[in-house]
Amino acid sequence: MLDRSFYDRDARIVGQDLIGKIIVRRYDDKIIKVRINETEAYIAEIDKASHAYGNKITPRTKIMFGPPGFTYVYFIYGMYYCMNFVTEKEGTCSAVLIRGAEPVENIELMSLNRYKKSYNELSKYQIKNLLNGPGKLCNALNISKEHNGNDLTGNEIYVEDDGFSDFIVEKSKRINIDYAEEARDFLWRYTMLKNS
DNA sequence: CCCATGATGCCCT
DNA sequence: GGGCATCATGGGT
Repeated sequence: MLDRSFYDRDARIVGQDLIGKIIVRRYDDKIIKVRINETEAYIAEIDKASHAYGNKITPRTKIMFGPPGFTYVYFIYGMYYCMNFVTEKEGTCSAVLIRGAEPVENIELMSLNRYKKSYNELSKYQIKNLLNGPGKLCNALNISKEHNGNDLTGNEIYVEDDGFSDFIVEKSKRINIDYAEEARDFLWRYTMLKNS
């Protein structure tokens, strides 16, 4: 398991380092593993796309001002949850949004969580769209509001390094933040490019 | 494949 | 009351 010091760094470094790592999700004696392939960094002090732009503390953003290595889970568009990992020391407001992953273990349970259907009943389109978005990922991993503030050094949600490194990390502009003026152009989105 | 649209509720002003 | 770090769907190409 990655320890708290992993998260106690600039969100842009953590965002890149999380690519290729494994999220482990445990509940009800079940286990799910996925490999992260897309992240985005958010740094409140300088980032108009951050929920806490200008270091503004509200009930919702409070968790991001706390110590590193905890989740920030928020509700969006009345329907979906998105999960971030809080980075940097207490008092600094930054986080990494987990935007996408690929299945590693217990794809059957992920399929049931997402579609209420067994994996062998899924269409190609549904398989492709299992984990490729922040809302989809939370749905497949059974993560919602109650997991806001979860300790990533606990046993419900944590990250492992299995040594996989056969890829490079591509940097690009973040998605769906057109309102964020100059922050639109920050290259704070990180995606896995496999060596194939 | 692409694009446009509606769903739906919480947050913050 | 406006807007949102999204997604599924449906129709056109």
